Amino acid sequence: MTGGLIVICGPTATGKSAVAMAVAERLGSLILSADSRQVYRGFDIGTAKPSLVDQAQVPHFLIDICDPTETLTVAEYQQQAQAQITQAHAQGQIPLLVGGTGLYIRAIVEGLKIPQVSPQLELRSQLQAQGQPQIYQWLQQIDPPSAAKIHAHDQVRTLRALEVYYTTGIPLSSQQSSEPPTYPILQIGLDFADPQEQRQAIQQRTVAMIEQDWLREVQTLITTYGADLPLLNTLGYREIKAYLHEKLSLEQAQAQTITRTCQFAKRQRTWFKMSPHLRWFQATTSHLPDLIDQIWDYIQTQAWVKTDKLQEIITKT
RNA sequence: GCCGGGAUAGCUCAGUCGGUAGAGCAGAGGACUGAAAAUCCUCGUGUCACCAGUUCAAAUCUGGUUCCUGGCA
Repeated sequence: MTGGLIVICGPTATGKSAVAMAVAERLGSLILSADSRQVYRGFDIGTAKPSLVDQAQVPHFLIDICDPTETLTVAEYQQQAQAQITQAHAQGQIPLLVGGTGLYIRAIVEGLKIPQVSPQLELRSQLQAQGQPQIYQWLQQIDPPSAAKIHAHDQVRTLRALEVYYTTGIPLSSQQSSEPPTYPILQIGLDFADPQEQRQAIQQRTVAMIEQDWLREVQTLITTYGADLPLLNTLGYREIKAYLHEKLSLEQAQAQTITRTCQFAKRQRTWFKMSPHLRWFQATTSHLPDLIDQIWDYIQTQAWVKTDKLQEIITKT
């Protein structure tokens, strides 16, 4: 049996990374980050990027792979992740795909076939200048199925659908498909039972980030790339920036970050709830070793999770 | 103590000529195929501070009570 993939996903601050570290160590495997912000260099504290110590302990990939001035797209992420998975398989390993960016995980797990049209900023801004009502109307004429799926106010998706049509002459709706990988996939979701617990975890983590000199990290990003860097609209970074520019007090910035992170967690939950083959585990802040054991036991129920390395460990003990 | 301003949804506040109330934020739910920590959609009954009066009808007018707030002492 070759290959296989273990996915660990769920809302933010549920302990995905800690669980993944433990599982990867026991499996002698590696971690592929599925996080749309950890891919950027310099965005460390606010993205809860695995520490250098953690990265030395277990190999991590798809972290720090691009510059904050660039934009990594889902399709690019997908290509890189698939290449990493292939490579891991060649080495007889079962990689762990870990993160909270639902679309990235779906791109891998369902093998989304994303239309081969790269973003065209000039075209987008030209279209944008026409106004949303106008371009949505064009979409309705060109690609009714897409228009039916996309809300009239959703400019991001309207632009994309038009962009694909104008560059290929084929409607987006007839270019979207998926082809799931042939290797087995085990999907594990982590979530708190009680929303209050989730909130508390987010609160604690936000405070901890600020104690770890998050303000300085944001200041450095502003000095290096300028305050207009689009990525500085990222959750938390936007609020810290507002504080540094004296638009908010530190307490306000912190409170808003917590609120926005809770809102984000809800969106993540909504996304992952729709995943069909996902086995949920209850996140915990106090019984992490128990949780890891539980998950480990579950992983071992899968016949295909028998790497050479694991066999070695089993025979040794 | 005196003179103003205020008290309406968890919070900030609208409410025109009296006809029993509505926005933003928060909250809840949802969507999502090269921007996804982004983007977008749906969901609003609350002793209109309290008591009395005028009126067919009071959040709205009148008087009083309580509490907040600005100014002058």
